[in-house]
Amino acid sequence: MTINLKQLSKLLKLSPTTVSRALADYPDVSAKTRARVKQMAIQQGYQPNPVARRLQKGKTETIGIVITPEQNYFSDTFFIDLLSGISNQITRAGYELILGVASDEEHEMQSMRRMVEGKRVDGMILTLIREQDPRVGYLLDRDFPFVLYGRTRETRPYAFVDMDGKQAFEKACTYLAGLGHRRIALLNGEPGFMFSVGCREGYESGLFLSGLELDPDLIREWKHKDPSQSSYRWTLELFKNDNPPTAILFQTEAVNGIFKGLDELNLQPGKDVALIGYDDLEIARIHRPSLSVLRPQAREAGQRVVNILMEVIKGEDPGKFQEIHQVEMVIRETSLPPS
Amino acid sequence: MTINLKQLSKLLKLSPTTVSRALADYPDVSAKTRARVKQMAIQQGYQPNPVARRLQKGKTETIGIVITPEQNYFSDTFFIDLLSGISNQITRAGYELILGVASDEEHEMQSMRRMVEGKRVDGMILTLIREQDPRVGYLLDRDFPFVLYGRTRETRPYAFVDMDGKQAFEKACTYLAGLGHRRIALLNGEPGFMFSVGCREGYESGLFLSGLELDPDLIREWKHKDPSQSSYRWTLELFKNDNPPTAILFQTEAVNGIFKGLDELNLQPGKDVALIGYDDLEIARIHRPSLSVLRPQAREAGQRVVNILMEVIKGEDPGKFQEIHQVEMVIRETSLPPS
DNA sequence: AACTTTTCCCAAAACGTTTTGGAAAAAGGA
DNA sequence: TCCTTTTTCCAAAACGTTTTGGGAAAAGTT
Repeated sequence: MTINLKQLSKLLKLSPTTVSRALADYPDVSAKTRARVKQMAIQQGYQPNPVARRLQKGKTETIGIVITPEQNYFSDTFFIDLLSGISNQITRAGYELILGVASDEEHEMQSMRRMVEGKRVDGMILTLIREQDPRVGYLLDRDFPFVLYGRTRETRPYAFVDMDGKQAFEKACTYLAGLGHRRIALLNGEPGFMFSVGCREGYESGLFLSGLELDPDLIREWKHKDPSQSSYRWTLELFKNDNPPTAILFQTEAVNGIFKGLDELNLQPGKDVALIGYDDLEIARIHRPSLSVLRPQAREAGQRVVNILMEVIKGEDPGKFQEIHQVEMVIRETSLPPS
Repeated sequence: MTINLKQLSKLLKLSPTTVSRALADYPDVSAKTRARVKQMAIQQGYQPNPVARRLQKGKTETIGIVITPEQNYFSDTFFIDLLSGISNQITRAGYELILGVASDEEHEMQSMRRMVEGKRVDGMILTLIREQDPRVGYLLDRDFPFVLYGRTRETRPYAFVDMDGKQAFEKACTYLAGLGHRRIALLNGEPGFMFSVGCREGYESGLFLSGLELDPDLIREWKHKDPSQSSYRWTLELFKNDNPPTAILFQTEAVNGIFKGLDELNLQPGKDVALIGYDDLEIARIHRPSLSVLRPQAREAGQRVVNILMEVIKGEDPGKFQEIHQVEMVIRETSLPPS
């Protein structure tokens, strides 16, 4: 069925060497035979056996990624968009993406070690980075190529692509303050994850720039998956306050709980309480009133991660590749001045 | 850093052949040297280069899967659970899982062809099967090993693992009828996907077994991603009916829209309208009132898919492997008799 | 014409395994 | 003791590429 190099070269009455070099556009094969070879290769549907080429090249042409169900990875389009950008760019480079699914932090490490120590990949992509992330130290220690989507606390240089969550929340916060809001609440993710840290920093900085006091009563942060927590309950709690918020910043995935809570309190989203979410999920557009959001460009980020990883694999200094992408603010119907 | 077979054999003063065979537990190497070899291998951290072994064995030891973002069916934990079962079982077999992310049906096929024709995988796993699914015919035509999670219209034998969606919906429907419900609605997915077809069949069969008439006014099916459709609107529509439903069957992902619709109509879920969803998503447990659901065992299904695929790759007849898994019904707070 | 350079091609080696087909050494049988 | 069988090991081939290191023929140069 599938033809290999030797058979193809026999068909062309050429050596395998010449055929290989013709297909790889080496200058030491004449234009005429190169054309002849290429035509025959197409006609015969020849594709070099990737396993053989990998052995010879000493590369796996493979990138690894490990995901965990911890975070509702597929619930929103964000992660799948990121993955889509990664996958497409990897394919374009002729590489493969191998996937590990780990049930917890320990298996996450185990899955990565299998890829790295088993010589199964040329590089790793890490997502959902924690403030203290043992994966980063592990890879740095053995000088193995990798790129983070996100950042971590680590003094040695490493490559990353990250969203400027801090700047985004700062922008959203000052925007709301500019509209006249004085009581702005934050419903944040788990502070162990770096993206939550950025959100919090941006929020605090936004308050400061707007001359507002930080009130701990207006902040809720997810703690080690305590199931009793929910954006719904947090919303109810916030408005038990003597001096309740007139605006809330949050991760868009929390939107349903917030809407439900507001509904129960007979508060109209957008009108009585301004809302801005982080991530432009489908629900944000569909909802009435539609949700104002901060919109990170996931696909583009995924593509950048791959391009950078290819450079690092080539031997470029990872420290050169540290990208922080701006996050767009999309004003829809839930970001009005206080009534 | 990493040692290879030749170096290891030199260390042991043995031939590479013997070392290789010792590690593979061939009987023609003495127990003593086998033990010596294994100990040294562990001490030196030797792991056979997977690329080299693949070339020699003529197998990629790799399984492919292609996912598409369009499917909101992949919401929440269900798909990640399936993928988790698949990934773990593949790892246990010493194989890799390579992932393609395609933006639409055409790229889905393209990504699969690259894997198959590029000799990049030994077998494919297909999910989200359509009623007419060109992928199945393609793979059957070239006799390439694959297993479906789901089923399709195809006369030739093929291997699959599927949930008995029909039986599940029949069970839910007769259960509701047994409680006294006479007007049971169905909010269904896109009928082009086989799982929706099963749900519909089960629904109709359940009505029939309970002696109830089928009323087309009580049925809504998603049509080619018309964005104006939503479970929220459908819910409002259903209750404009002169003779509105007292119970609704649906895919759990639609639950938010339904709750919102009911809320707007001042109907209490569970009390005024019974609800049973398909898939035990987190939201179903967390919600108050908690949602009664049909619970497919995604992880187990994923593991079976892989085990079967391994058999098919070995040359077993795919027709022998056709599994339909029962779906458990979990009664929570939203399946009371009509008031 | 004689030498040099350029063009075009190829044989052999290498990548790191596993498998094939013995062969030497040890053990068993008479 | 001599022959047969079993045990234990190994050299060489194979998997399908790409790269290395030429080498012969053609084209320039003087």
